Amino acid sequence: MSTSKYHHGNLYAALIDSGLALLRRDGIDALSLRGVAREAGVSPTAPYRHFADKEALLAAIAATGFARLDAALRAADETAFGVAALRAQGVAYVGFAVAEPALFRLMFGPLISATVDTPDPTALLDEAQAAYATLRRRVARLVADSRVEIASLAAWSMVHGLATLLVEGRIDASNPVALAEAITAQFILAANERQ
Amino acid sequence: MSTSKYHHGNLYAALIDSGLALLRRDGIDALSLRGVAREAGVSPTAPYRHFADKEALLAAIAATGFARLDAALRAADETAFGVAALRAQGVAYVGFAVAEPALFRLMFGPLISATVDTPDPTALLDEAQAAYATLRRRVARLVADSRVEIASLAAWSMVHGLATLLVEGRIDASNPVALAEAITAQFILAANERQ
DNA sequence: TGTACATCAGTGAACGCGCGTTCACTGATGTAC
DNA sequence: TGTACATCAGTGAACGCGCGTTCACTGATGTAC
Repeated sequence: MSTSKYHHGNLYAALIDSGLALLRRDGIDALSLRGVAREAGVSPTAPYRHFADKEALLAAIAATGFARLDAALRAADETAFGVAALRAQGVAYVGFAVAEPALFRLMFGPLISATVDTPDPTALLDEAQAAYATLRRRVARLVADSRVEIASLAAWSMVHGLATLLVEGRIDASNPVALAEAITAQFILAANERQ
Repeated sequence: MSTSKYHHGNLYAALIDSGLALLRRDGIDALSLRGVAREAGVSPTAPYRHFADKEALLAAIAATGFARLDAALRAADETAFGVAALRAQGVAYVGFAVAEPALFRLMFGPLISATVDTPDPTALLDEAQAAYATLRRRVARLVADSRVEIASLAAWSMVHGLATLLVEGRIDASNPVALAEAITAQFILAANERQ
Protein backbone atom coordinates (compact mmCIF):
# COMPACT_ATOMS: atom_id res chain seq x y z
CA MET A 1 0.00 0.00 0.00
CA SER A 2 2.72 2.51 -0.84
CA THR A 3 1.70 5.91 -2.10
CA SER A 4 4.69 6.39 -4.38
CA LYS A 5 4.02 6.53 -8.08
CA TYR A 6 7.02 4.56 -9.15
CA HIS A 7 7.36 0.87 -8.47
CA HIS A 8 3.75 0.01 -8.32
CA GLY A 9 4.64 -3.24 -6.66
CA ASN A 10 2.41 -5.72 -8.37
CA LEU A 11 1.58 -4.05 -11.64
CA TYR A 12 1.52 -7.42 -13.37
CA ALA A 13 -1.47 -8.58 -11.33
CA ALA A 14 -3.02 -5.11 -11.35
CA LEU A 15 -2.98 -5.05 -15.15
CA ILE A 16 -4.78 -8.35 -15.35
CA ASP A 17 -7.37 -7.16 -12.85
CA SER A 18 -7.79 -3.95 -14.83
CA GLY A 19 -8.27 -5.98 -17.97
CA LEU A 20 -10.99 -8.05 -16.34
CA ALA A 21 -12.70 -4.91 -15.05
CA LEU A 22 -12.49 -3.30 -18.47
CA LEU A 23 -14.01 -6.36 -20.10
CA ARG A 24 -16.87 -6.35 -17.66
CA ARG A 25 -17.57 -2.64 -17.91
CA ASP A 26 -16.89 -1.79 -21.56
CA GLY A 27 -16.71 -5.06 -23.44
CA ILE A 28 -14.06 -6.66 -25.56
CA ASP A 29 -13.65 -3.80 -28.03
CA ALA A 30 -12.38 -1.60 -25.20
CA LEU A 31 -9.66 -4.09 -24.31
CA SER A 32 -6.64 -2.28 -25.73
CA LEU A 33 -3.19 -2.24 -24.22
CA ARG A 34 -3.48 1.49 -23.70
CA GLY A 35 -6.92 1.06 -22.19
CA VAL A 36 -5.71 -1.50 -19.69
CA ALA A 37 -2.83 0.76 -18.69
CA ARG A 38 -5.23 3.68 -18.33
CA GLU A 39 -7.54 1.57 -16.19
CA ALA A 40 -4.62 0.66 -13.96
CA GLY A 41 -3.68 4.33 -13.62
CA VAL A 42 -0.35 3.91 -15.29
CA SER A 43 1.34 5.29 -18.39
CA PRO A 44 0.54 3.69 -21.77
CA THR A 45 3.95 2.08 -21.96
CA ALA A 46 4.21 0.69 -18.47
CA PRO A 47 2.76 -2.71 -19.46
CA TYR A 48 5.83 -3.33 -21.59
CA ARG A 49 7.82 -3.87 -18.41
CA HIS A 50 5.72 -6.97 -17.76
CA PHE A 51 4.42 -8.17 -21.11
CA ALA A 52 6.22 -8.53 -24.42
CA ASP A 53 3.34 -7.06 -26.35
CA LYS A 54 -0.40 -6.64 -26.43
CA GLU A 55 -0.98 -10.27 -27.27
CA ALA A 56 0.92 -11.46 -24.21
CA LEU A 57 -1.16 -9.22 -21.98
CA LEU A 58 -4.44 -10.48 -23.45
CA ALA A 59 -3.22 -14.06 -23.19
CA ALA A 60 -2.55 -13.59 -19.49
CA ILE A 61 -6.04 -12.19 -18.99
CA ALA A 62 -7.55 -15.09 -20.90
CA ALA A 63 -5.51 -17.56 -18.88
CA THR A 64 -7.05 -16.16 -15.73
CA GLY A 65 -10.43 -16.68 -17.33
CA PHE A 66 -9.68 -20.31 -18.07
CA ALA A 67 -8.54 -20.87 -14.52
CA ARG A 68 -11.82 -19.48 -13.26
CA LEU A 69 -13.79 -21.58 -15.70
CA ASP A 70 -11.94 -24.67 -14.57
CA ALA A 71 -12.70 -23.85 -10.95
CA ALA A 72 -16.39 -23.44 -11.79
CA LEU A 73 -16.45 -26.79 -13.57
CA ARG A 74 -14.75 -28.55 -10.66
CA ALA A 75 -17.15 -27.04 -8.15
CA ALA A 76 -20.15 -28.01 -10.24
CA ASP A 77 -18.88 -31.54 -10.69
CA GLU A 78 -18.89 -32.05 -6.94
CA THR A 79 -22.56 -31.18 -6.61
CA ALA A 80 -23.79 -34.41 -8.18
CA PHE A 81 -22.94 -37.93 -9.22
CA GLY A 82 -22.58 -39.75 -12.52
CA VAL A 83 -24.29 -38.26 -15.53
CA ALA A 84 -25.81 -35.55 -13.36
CA ALA A 85 -22.29 -34.34 -12.55
CA LEU A 86 -21.53 -34.04 -16.24
CA ARG A 87 -24.69 -32.07 -16.80
CA ALA A 88 -23.84 -29.86 -13.85
CA GLN A 89 -20.52 -29.08 -15.49
CA GLY A 90 -22.31 -28.20 -18.69
CA VAL A 91 -24.70 -25.87 -16.93
CA ALA A 92 -21.78 -24.26 -15.10
CA TYR A 93 -19.99 -23.73 -18.41
CA VAL A 94 -22.95 -21.85 -19.82
CA GLY A 95 -23.39 -19.97 -16.56
CA PHE A 96 -19.80 -18.81 -16.68
CA ALA A 97 -20.17 -17.55 -20.25
CA VAL A 98 -23.35 -15.65 -19.46
CA ALA A 99 -21.88 -14.13 -16.31
CA GLU A 100 -18.69 -12.98 -18.06
CA PRO A 101 -19.61 -12.62 -21.71
CA ALA A 102 -16.74 -10.36 -22.72
CA LEU A 103 -14.16 -12.50 -20.96
CA PHE A 104 -15.65 -15.59 -22.59
CA ARG A 105 -15.35 -13.91 -25.97
CA LEU A 106 -11.74 -13.09 -25.31
CA MET A 107 -10.95 -16.63 -24.21
CA PHE A 108 -12.40 -18.24 -27.30
CA GLY A 109 -12.04 -15.45 -29.80
CA PRO A 110 -9.40 -14.81 -32.44
CA LEU A 111 -7.41 -12.45 -30.23
CA ILE A 112 -6.16 -15.44 -28.33
CA SER A 113 -5.99 -18.22 -30.86
CA ALA A 114 -2.94 -16.63 -32.45
CA THR A 115 -1.19 -17.20 -29.16
CA VAL A 116 -0.72 -20.85 -29.99
CA ASP A 117 2.64 -20.27 -31.62
CA THR A 118 4.00 -17.83 -29.10
CA PRO A 119 7.44 -18.23 -27.50
CA ASP A 120 5.64 -19.44 -24.39
CA PRO A 121 2.75 -21.47 -25.70
CA THR A 122 2.12 -23.31 -22.47
CA ALA A 123 0.95 -20.39 -20.34
CA LEU A 124 -2.44 -20.01 -21.90
CA LEU A 125 -2.92 -23.53 -23.10
CA ASP A 126 -2.22 -25.02 -19.69
CA GLU A 127 -5.23 -23.30 -18.18
CA ALA A 128 -7.47 -24.01 -21.14
CA GLN A 129 -6.44 -27.62 -21.31
CA ALA A 130 -6.98 -28.05 -17.61
CA ALA A 131 -10.59 -26.96 -18.02
CA TYR A 132 -11.11 -29.41 -20.84
CA ALA A 133 -9.41 -32.11 -18.79
CA THR A 134 -11.92 -31.55 -16.00
CA LEU A 135 -14.77 -32.22 -18.40
CA ARG A 136 -12.99 -35.17 -19.93
CA ARG A 137 -12.26 -36.73 -16.55
CA ARG A 138 -15.96 -36.84 -15.79
CA VAL A 139 -16.79 -38.32 -19.17
CA ALA A 140 -14.11 -40.97 -18.68
CA ARG A 141 -16.00 -42.29 -15.68
CA LEU A 142 -19.18 -42.67 -17.70
CA VAL A 143 -18.12 -44.13 -21.00
CA ALA A 144 -15.93 -46.82 -22.53
CA ASP A 145 -12.30 -45.79 -23.06
CA SER A 146 -12.61 -45.86 -26.82
CA ARG A 147 -15.41 -43.33 -26.77
CA VAL A 148 -14.11 -40.85 -24.23
CA GLU A 149 -12.58 -38.41 -26.67
CA ILE A 150 -15.58 -38.19 -28.99
CA ALA A 151 -18.05 -38.03 -26.14
CA SER A 152 -16.03 -35.28 -24.48
CA LEU A 153 -15.78 -33.25 -27.65
CA ALA A 154 -19.49 -33.69 -28.27
CA ALA A 155 -20.41 -32.56 -24.76
CA TRP A 156 -18.05 -29.61 -25.05
CA SER A 157 -19.48 -28.69 -28.45
CA MET A 158 -23.02 -28.65 -27.16
CA VAL A 159 -22.43 -26.40 -24.16
CA HIS A 160 -19.95 -24.23 -26.02
CA GLY A 161 -22.42 -23.72 -28.82
CA LEU A 162 -25.18 -22.76 -26.45
CA ALA A 163 -22.84 -20.45 -24.55
CA THR A 164 -21.67 -18.79 -27.75
CA LEU A 165 -25.15 -18.30 -29.15
CA LEU A 166 -26.29 -16.76 -25.86
CA VAL A 167 -23.27 -14.51 -25.54
CA GLU A 168 -23.52 -13.30 -29.13
CA GLY A 169 -27.21 -12.62 -28.71
CA ARG A 170 -28.36 -15.21 -31.23
CA ILE A 171 -30.55 -16.93 -28.68
CA ASP A 172 -32.56 -14.70 -26.41
CA ALA A 173 -33.20 -16.50 -23.15
CA SER A 174 -34.75 -15.02 -20.06
CA ASN A 175 -33.27 -17.83 -17.99
CA PRO A 176 -30.08 -19.14 -19.61
CA VAL A 177 -29.35 -21.61 -16.85
CA ALA A 178 -32.74 -23.28 -17.16
CA LEU A 179 -32.23 -23.43 -20.90
CA ALA A 180 -28.85 -25.06 -20.37
CA GLU A 181 -30.46 -27.66 -18.15
CA ALA A 182 -33.09 -28.45 -20.75
CA ILE A 183 -30.60 -28.64 -23.57
CA THR A 184 -28.03 -30.86 -21.88
CA ALA A 185 -30.85 -33.37 -21.45
CA GLN A 186 -30.65 -33.87 -25.20
CA PHE A 187 -27.17 -35.27 -24.92
CA ILE A 188 -26.66 -38.99 -25.01
CA LEU A 189 -23.52 -40.55 -23.66
CA ALA A 190 -23.35 -44.16 -24.65
CA ALA A 191 -24.27 -45.10 -28.18
CA ASN A 192 -26.87 -47.48 -26.90
CA GLU A 193 -29.07 -46.76 -29.84
CA ARG A 194 -28.16 -49.23 -32.58
CA GLN A 195 -24.47 -48.72 -33.41
CA MET B 1 -19.71 -4.67 -69.50
CA SER B 2 -19.11 -0.97 -69.98
CA THR B 3 -15.58 0.32 -69.72
CA SER B 4 -16.51 3.68 -68.26
CA LYS B 5 -15.34 4.40 -64.76
CA TYR B 6 -18.48 6.10 -63.59
CA HIS B 7 -21.71 4.24 -63.06
CA HIS B 8 -20.31 0.88 -62.31
CA GLY B 9 -23.72 -0.61 -62.91
CA ASN B 10 -24.07 -3.11 -60.13
CA LEU B 11 -21.70 -1.85 -57.51
CA TYR B 12 -24.04 -3.06 -54.79
CA ALA B 13 -23.57 -6.68 -55.78
CA ALA B 14 -19.91 -6.13 -56.62
CA LEU B 15 -19.21 -4.81 -53.13
CA ILE B 16 -20.76 -7.87 -51.55
CA ASP B 17 -18.72 -10.14 -53.79
CA SER B 18 -15.59 -8.17 -52.94
CA GLY B 19 -16.38 -8.55 -49.27
CA LEU B 20 -16.71 -12.30 -49.63
CA ALA B 21 -13.45 -12.48 -51.56
CA LEU B 22 -11.70 -10.36 -48.96
CA LEU B 23 -12.96 -12.59 -46.17
CA ARG B 24 -11.69 -15.66 -47.95
CA ARG B 25 -8.29 -14.21 -48.78
CA ASP B 26 -7.40 -12.05 -45.81
CA GLY B 27 -9.79 -12.97 -43.03
CA ILE B 28 -12.22 -10.98 -40.99
CA ASP B 29 -9.78 -8.37 -39.71
CA ALA B 30 -9.27 -7.17 -43.28
CA LEU B 31 -12.97 -6.58 -43.75
CA SER B 32 -13.07 -2.80 -43.57
CA LEU B 33 -15.32 -0.54 -45.58
CA ARG B 34 -12.27 0.97 -47.24
CA GLY B 35 -10.87 -2.47 -47.91
CA VAL B 36 -14.02 -3.67 -49.59
CA ALA B 37 -14.09 -0.55 -51.79
CA ARG B 38 -10.43 -1.08 -52.64
CA GLU B 39 -11.11 -4.70 -53.53
CA ALA B 40 -13.93 -3.58 -55.82
CA GLY B 41 -11.62 -1.07 -57.50
CA VAL B 42 -13.62 1.91 -56.39
CA SER B 43 -12.99 4.98 -54.26
CA PRO B 44 -13.21 4.64 -50.47
CA THR B 45 -16.45 6.58 -50.34
CA ALA B 46 -18.30 4.92 -53.18
CA PRO B 47 -19.98 2.36 -50.89
CA TYR B 48 -21.90 5.18 -49.24
CA ARG B 49 -24.04 5.42 -52.37
CA HIS B 50 -25.36 1.94 -51.59
CA PHE B 51 -25.00 1.42 -47.86
CA ALA B 52 -25.78 3.75 -44.99
CA ASP B 53 -22.60 2.86 -43.17
CA LYS B 54 -20.07 0.14 -42.58
CA GLU B 55 -22.46 -1.90 -40.51
CA ALA B 56 -25.04 -2.02 -43.28
CA LEU B 57 -22.41 -3.27 -45.72
CA LEU B 58 -21.25 -6.00 -43.38
CA ALA B 59 -24.84 -6.98 -42.64
CA ALA B 60 -25.50 -7.43 -46.36
CA ILE B 61 -22.43 -9.65 -46.68
CA ALA B 62 -23.50 -11.69 -43.69
CA ALA B 63 -27.03 -12.01 -45.08
CA THR B 64 -25.54 -13.55 -48.21
CA GLY B 65 -23.70 -15.98 -45.98
CA PHE B 66 -26.89 -16.99 -44.19
CA ALA B 67 -28.61 -17.56 -47.52
CA ARG B 68 -25.80 -19.87 -48.57
CA LEU B 69 -25.89 -21.68 -45.27
CA ASP B 70 -29.61 -22.20 -45.61
CA ALA B 71 -29.14 -23.56 -49.13
CA ALA B 72 -26.53 -25.99 -47.83
CA LEU B 73 -28.83 -27.18 -45.06
CA ARG B 74 -31.71 -27.70 -47.49
CA ALA B 75 -29.56 -29.64 -49.90
CA ALA B 76 -28.20 -31.82 -47.12
CA ASP B 77 -31.64 -32.49 -45.76
CA GLU B 78 -32.70 -34.00 -49.07
CA THR B 79 -29.92 -36.56 -49.05
CA ALA B 80 -31.49 -38.68 -46.31
CA PHE B 81 -34.60 -39.48 -44.32
CA GLY B 82 -35.67 -39.07 -40.73
CA VAL B 83 -32.98 -38.64 -38.13
CA ALA B 84 -30.32 -39.16 -40.77
CA ALA B 85 -31.55 -36.03 -42.53
CA LEU B 86 -31.12 -34.05 -39.33
CA ARG B 87 -27.62 -35.35 -38.91
CA ALA B 88 -26.87 -34.51 -42.54
CA GLN B 89 -27.93 -30.94 -41.84
CA GLY B 90 -25.62 -30.85 -38.84
CA VAL B 91 -22.69 -32.12 -40.84
CA ALA B 92 -23.43 -29.58 -43.57
CA TYR B 93 -23.51 -26.81 -40.98
CA VAL B 94 -20.04 -27.71 -39.79
CA GLY B 95 -18.85 -28.18 -43.35
CA PHE B 96 -20.01 -24.69 -44.24
CA ALA B 97 -18.17 -23.17 -41.29
CA VAL B 98 -14.95 -24.97 -42.08
CA ALA B 99 -15.14 -24.06 -45.76
CA GLU B 100 -15.81 -20.37 -45.07
CA PRO B 101 -14.36 -19.71 -41.64
CA ALA B 102 -14.08 -15.92 -41.95
CA LEU B 103 -17.60 -15.57 -43.32
CA PHE B 104 -18.88 -17.80 -40.53
CA ARG B 105 -17.13 -15.58 -38.00
CA LEU B 106 -18.72 -12.51 -39.51
CA MET B 107 -22.17 -14.09 -39.50
CA PHE B 108 -22.06 -15.04 -35.84
CA GLY B 109 -19.63 -12.48 -34.52
CA PRO B 110 -20.22 -9.20 -32.72
CA LEU B 111 -19.90 -7.14 -35.90
CA ILE B 112 -23.33 -8.32 -36.91
CA SER B 113 -25.20 -8.78 -33.66
CA ALA B 114 -25.43 -5.01 -33.23
CA THR B 115 -27.44 -4.98 -36.44
CA VAL B 116 -30.52 -6.12 -34.59
CA ASP B 117 -31.72 -2.60 -33.95
CA THR B 118 -30.95 -1.16 -37.34
CA PRO B 119 -33.51 0.84 -39.36
CA ASP B 120 -33.97 -2.23 -41.51
CA PRO B 121 -33.73 -5.11 -39.09
CA THR B 122 -35.37 -7.65 -41.34
CA ALA B 123 -32.71 -7.88 -44.03
CA LEU B 124 -30.21 -9.87 -42.03
CA LEU B 125 -32.53 -11.61 -39.68
CA ASP B 126 -34.70 -12.98 -42.45
CA GLU B 127 -31.85 -14.98 -43.89
CA ALA B 128 -30.58 -16.13 -40.52
CA GLN B 129 -34.01 -17.10 -39.34
CA ALA B 130 -34.66 -18.99 -42.55
CA ALA B 131 -31.62 -21.16 -41.91
CA TYR B 132 -32.77 -21.90 -38.38
CA ALA B 133 -36.27 -22.62 -39.69
CA THR B 134 -34.83 -25.24 -42.03
CA LEU B 135 -33.29 -27.04 -39.10
CA ARG B 136 -36.39 -26.65 -37.01
CA ARG B 137 -38.64 -27.99 -39.74
CA ARG B 138 -36.67 -31.24 -39.78
CA VAL B 139 -36.79 -31.54 -36.02
CA ALA B 140 -40.54 -30.94 -36.06
CA ARG B 141 -40.98 -34.10 -38.09
CA LEU B 142 -39.08 -36.15 -35.55
CA VAL B 143 -40.28 -34.99 -32.19
CA ALA B 144 -43.45 -34.12 -30.27
CA ASP B 145 -44.66 -30.56 -30.72
CA SER B 146 -43.90 -29.60 -27.17
CA ARG B 147 -40.26 -30.54 -27.57
CA VAL B 148 -39.50 -29.05 -30.96
CA GLU B 149 -38.05 -25.78 -29.74
CA ILE B 150 -35.71 -27.27 -27.16
CA ALA B 151 -34.62 -30.09 -29.43
CA SER B 152 -33.92 -27.63 -32.23
CA LEU B 153 -31.91 -25.34 -29.99
CA ALA B 154 -29.98 -28.30 -28.64
CA ALA B 155 -29.14 -29.59 -32.11
CA TRP B 156 -28.15 -26.12 -33.21
CA SER B 157 -26.00 -25.64 -30.11
CA MET B 158 -24.12 -28.85 -30.73
CA VAL B 159 -23.19 -28.22 -34.33
CA HIS B 160 -22.62 -24.51 -33.76
CA GLY B 161 -20.27 -25.29 -30.88
CA LEU B 162 -18.31 -27.76 -32.94
CA ALA B 163 -18.17 -25.35 -35.87
CA THR B 164 -17.00 -22.51 -33.65
CA LEU B 165 -14.33 -24.55 -31.91
CA LEU B 166 -13.00 -25.75 -35.27
CA VAL B 167 -13.05 -22.29 -36.83
CA GLU B 168 -11.32 -20.71 -33.85
CA GLY B 169 -8.69 -23.42 -33.83
CA ARG B 170 -9.63 -24.83 -30.45
CA ILE B 171 -10.16 -28.29 -31.86
CA ASP B 172 -7.60 -29.48 -34.35
CA ALA B 173 -9.21 -31.99 -36.69
CA SER B 174 -7.67 -33.48 -39.78
CA ASN B 175 -11.12 -34.42 -41.02
CA PRO B 176 -13.73 -32.05 -39.64
CA VAL B 177 -16.61 -33.64 -41.51
CA ALA B 178 -15.88 -37.08 -40.11
CA LEU B 179 -15.66 -35.51 -36.67
CA ALA B 180 -19.02 -33.85 -37.20
CA GLU B 181 -20.51 -37.20 -38.12
CA ALA B 182 -19.14 -38.83 -35.02
CA ILE B 183 -20.27 -36.04 -32.77
CA THR B 184 -23.80 -35.70 -34.03
CA ALA B 185 -24.22 -39.37 -33.12
CA GLN B 186 -24.09 -38.24 -29.51
CA PHE B 187 -27.30 -36.30 -29.92
CA ILE B 188 -30.52 -37.78 -28.70
CA LEU B 189 -33.83 -36.54 -29.97
CA ALA B 190 -36.59 -37.97 -27.88
CA ALA B 191 -36.19 -38.03 -24.15
CA ASN B 192 -36.73 -41.74 -24.11
CA GLU B 193 -34.33 -42.14 -21.25
CA ARG B 194 -36.33 -41.78 -18.07
CA GLN B 195 -37.97 -38.34 -18.09
C1' DT C 1 -34.08 13.12 -83.74
C1' DG C 2 -31.95 16.70 -80.98
C1' DT C 3 -31.26 19.49 -77.11
C1' DA C 4 -31.62 21.14 -71.94
C1' DC C 5 -31.36 19.81 -67.75
C1' DA C 6 -32.26 17.21 -63.44
C1' DT C 7 -30.70 13.27 -61.24
C1' DC C 8 -27.67 9.99 -59.91
C1' DA C 9 -23.28 7.46 -58.87
C1' DG C 10 -19.07 8.11 -58.64
C1' DT C 11 -14.29 10.96 -57.00
C1' DG C 12 -10.62 12.60 -53.93
C1' DA C 13 -8.99 15.58 -50.37
C1' DA C 14 -9.45 16.12 -45.68
C1' DC C 15 -10.83 15.38 -40.67
C1' DG C 16 -10.05 13.39 -36.18
C1' DC C 17 -9.52 9.06 -33.72
C1' DG C 18 -7.27 5.57 -30.86
C1' DC C 19 -4.18 2.32 -31.52
C1' DG C 20 0.63 -0.44 -30.74
C1' DT C 21 5.09 0.47 -30.31
C1' DT C 22 9.88 3.08 -30.03
C1' DC C 23 12.84 5.84 -27.58
C1' DA C 24 15.51 8.38 -24.35
C1' DC C 25 14.58 9.60 -19.91
C1' DT C 26 14.19 9.49 -14.59
C1' DG C 27 12.92 8.32 -10.04
C1' DA C 28 12.98 4.50 -6.58
C1' DT C 29 15.02 0.32 -4.82
C1' DG C 30 18.32 -2.63 -3.04
C1' DT C 31 22.94 -4.44 -2.68
C1' DA C 32 28.26 -4.26 -1.99
C1' DC C 33 31.48 -2.57 0.76
C1' DT D 1 25.32 2.34 9.89
C1' DG D 2 26.33 4.97 5.81
C1' DT D 3 27.43 5.71 1.18
C1' DA D 4 28.05 4.62 -4.12
C1' DC D 5 26.13 2.78 -7.62
C1' DA D 6 23.87 -0.70 -10.59
C1' DT D 7 19.43 -2.21 -11.58
C1' DC D 8 14.83 -1.92 -12.24
C1' DA D 9 10.09 -0.06 -13.13
C1' DG D 10 8.11 3.53 -14.33
C1' DT D 11 7.29 8.24 -17.61
C1' DG D 12 5.91 10.98 -21.61
C1' DA D 13 6.69 12.62 -26.16
C1' DA D 14 6.58 11.00 -30.61
C1' DC D 15 5.92 7.88 -34.79
C1' DG D 16 3.12 5.98 -38.43
C1' DC D 17 -1.07 3.38 -39.36
C1' DG D 18 -5.63 2.44 -41.27
C1' DC D 19 -9.86 3.44 -40.11
C1' DG D 20 -15.01 5.58 -40.77
C1' DT D 21 -16.98 9.44 -42.25
C1' DT D 22 -17.76 14.49 -44.20
C1' DC D 23 -17.72 17.46 -47.90
C1' DA D 24 -17.82 19.81 -52.21
C1' DC D 25 -17.10 18.22 -56.54
C1' DT D 26 -17.85 16.08 -61.37
C1' DG D 27 -18.82 12.97 -64.99
C1' DA D 28 -22.47 9.91 -66.96
C1' DT D 29 -27.28 8.81 -67.59
C1' DG D 30 -31.87 9.32 -68.86
C1' DT D 31 -36.07 11.95 -69.40
C1' DA D 32 -39.13 16.01 -71.10
C1' DC D 33 -40.15 18.55 -74.79
